[in-house]
Amino acid sequence: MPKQTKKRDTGCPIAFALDTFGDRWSLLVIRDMAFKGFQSYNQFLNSEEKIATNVLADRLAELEELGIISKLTDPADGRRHLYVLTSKGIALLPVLIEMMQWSAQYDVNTIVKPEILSRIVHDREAFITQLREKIINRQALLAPMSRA
Amino acid sequence: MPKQTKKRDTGCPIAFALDTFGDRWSLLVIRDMAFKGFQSYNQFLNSEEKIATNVLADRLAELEELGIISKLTDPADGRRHLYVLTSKGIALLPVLIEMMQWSAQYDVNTIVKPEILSRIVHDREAFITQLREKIINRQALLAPMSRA
DNA sequence: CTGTATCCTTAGGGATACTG
DNA sequence: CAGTATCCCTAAGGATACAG
Repeated sequence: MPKQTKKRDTGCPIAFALDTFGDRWSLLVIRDMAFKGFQSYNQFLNSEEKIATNVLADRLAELEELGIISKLTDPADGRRHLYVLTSKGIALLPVLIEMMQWSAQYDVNTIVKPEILSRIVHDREAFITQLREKIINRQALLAPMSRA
Repeated sequence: MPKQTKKRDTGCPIAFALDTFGDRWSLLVIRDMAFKGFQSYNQFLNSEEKIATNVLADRLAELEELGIISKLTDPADGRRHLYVLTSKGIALLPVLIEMMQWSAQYDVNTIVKPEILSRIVHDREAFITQLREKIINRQALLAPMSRA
């Protein structure tokens, strides 16, 4: 059961965003879905940063409750689950993109493919639109048939 | 002395961003500087979300060490300090803006002035540029004379 | 006003074992 | 494979007192 972290509940949008996904792991899970196309528990678990299994389970439940992701049953195998981004989750793409750009600019250890960075800088809107459609298409194949 | 939080140090820009300012308070301090024009310890301390004094001191030191803010002595009163955003800090504006837009879209309790939201949506680049210049001008008055 | 210093609590999260 | 369940521990953060 996901905990209710202490919410600040001033009307501030920054504070709300932080209270919603401003923890150490949520955005990484969302990144895995958005950029790597990950959909299964095991994929997240084996992601580069090595999230702990209990933390992952908690974050997935939390994000689902927040309406940022959906949990589906795999149409190819009814025993498996798949996690996909909702439109509310996909709407976080711009936030991720801006973080990427900032880190690419100021951290020497950050690795972003030059052609990606270039598109972010010079063709931001189109890049996001294209990414969004890619995600939607990937999910469209399974979403309609098997909502959990 | 600011603690070194556990850094993940994969080359991922999202992970780096989270490790750098992905805590409960850093972005709120930056928000206070960027949008409210706050520059003094007391202003931050009395901000709406009521940050604890030790946490504030820690975050200010941390952000300074990261090169995101600068600590100056107040030219009007040598005993006082002022905190201002560096270019690296100002470069976080787009991240803040995207968070604002997302929250405005998905949280009913979030309050963003309609004219602000409209500018973000329809005139994003110009809005950010203008905001950036406003911040720089505000700081230009004191920055050159009194680096601590 | 601008911080330090302490004390204390809790929740976030790592490790690991276990289950359907 | 896809999670639960525990145990434990540390660091983040509240409260408050105090100092330059």
